[in-house]
Amino acid sequence: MQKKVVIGMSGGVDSSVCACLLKNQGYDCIGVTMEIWREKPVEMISEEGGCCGLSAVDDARRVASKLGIPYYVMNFRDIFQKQVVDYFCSEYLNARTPNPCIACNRYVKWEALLDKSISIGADYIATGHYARIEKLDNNRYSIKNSITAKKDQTYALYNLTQEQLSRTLMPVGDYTKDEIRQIARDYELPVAGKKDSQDICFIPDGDYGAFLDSEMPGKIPGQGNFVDKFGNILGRHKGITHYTIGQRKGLGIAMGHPIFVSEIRPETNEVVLGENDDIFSPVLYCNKLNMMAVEHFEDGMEVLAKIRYSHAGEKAKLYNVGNDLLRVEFEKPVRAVTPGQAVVFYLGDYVAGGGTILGTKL
RNA sequence: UGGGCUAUCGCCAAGCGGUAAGGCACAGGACUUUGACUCCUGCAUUCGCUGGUUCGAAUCCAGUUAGCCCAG
Repeated sequence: MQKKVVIGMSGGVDSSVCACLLKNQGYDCIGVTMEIWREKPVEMISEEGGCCGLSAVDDARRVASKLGIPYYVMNFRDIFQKQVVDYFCSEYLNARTPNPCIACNRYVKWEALLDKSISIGADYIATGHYARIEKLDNNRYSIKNSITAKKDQTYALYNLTQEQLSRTLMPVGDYTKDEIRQIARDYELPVAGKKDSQDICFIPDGDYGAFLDSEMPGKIPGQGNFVDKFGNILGRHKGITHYTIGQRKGLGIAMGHPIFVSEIRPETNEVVLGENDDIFSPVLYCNKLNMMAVEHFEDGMEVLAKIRYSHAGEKAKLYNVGNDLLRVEFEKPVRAVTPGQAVVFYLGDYVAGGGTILGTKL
């Protein structure tokens, strides 16, 4: 009996080749494009080893047709609104900086899509990520970056559950980008290399300040003071939702040398500015933990920790300081620990797990 | 009202007779599956104003305006 797999198709090269590979491997394939945003995109957005792609339905449909597999467009707008957009907005109101891609991956691309796929009889879902899922000796699933991938795509996937991983296929992770492109050409898939997707997919113009305002009219905190660490007033800010830890641009304050956001205080509506040296920390606390390669984080466990998607990572030790609460001690101080962002732990090539950053203090 | 000092890009600031440094801010671009960071490029035909001296002045002189300081 053929295993049935639902492929999340964005219309880009990677997910298209993903479908192609699985078809050739003998799976019973179904192509699905997830509609997540309320408006129809004006132009088709494709992916290059990237994320969403608002829909690009036409491209995906053509690929599915070419491959001769069934294709559906499914509506995930409600779950996306709740799990991604609403979360995104409320985090900003709490002076935190969310990572919507991580939430989208876990709750929309995986949880919702997997549920729906199982309900139509599928055994797996598949995506075009350049990453590999492996079952380890301890019977746990973990994920590691494709050796040849220039970019790390594992950071945004750290929050997937064991159940989700056990039912996910990422065939693209066994190839290089060039090989994937070649396969696309060999099979004459009607997708060409397009520009990478970027920015928050549901805020195409990148103006998230205006977006928050339109999502939550009247709820966005107004202007307040920029202060230094001694409390001296340095100027006025546009509202705390416009800032994040470590930010330099857009402050509009000329101190003669670069200054950065070092702290955001929602209770007093203040944004604290400081020197570059002020935003390094040797420690952070995180919660909402997700375990991947390991069942528990042992005290003193040594890992490589990434505190943002583009972070090279820093050696760190983990300590449990409460239920679902971890202290991460870095070998060298890290720059701009930002509440709301994810910290992801690596053991060798594998994702050990991760959590959501609370801050540098409890 | 006397005396002194200072006036150069949004902010700070070089310049001291030879044809406007630099930093910050800002704008645009690159990078980027989030926000940031980082990198690249751009940014005063003009030096408070008006005259004068000079081949030539932001730089010297005179007057004028504004701000600051000290006397009253």
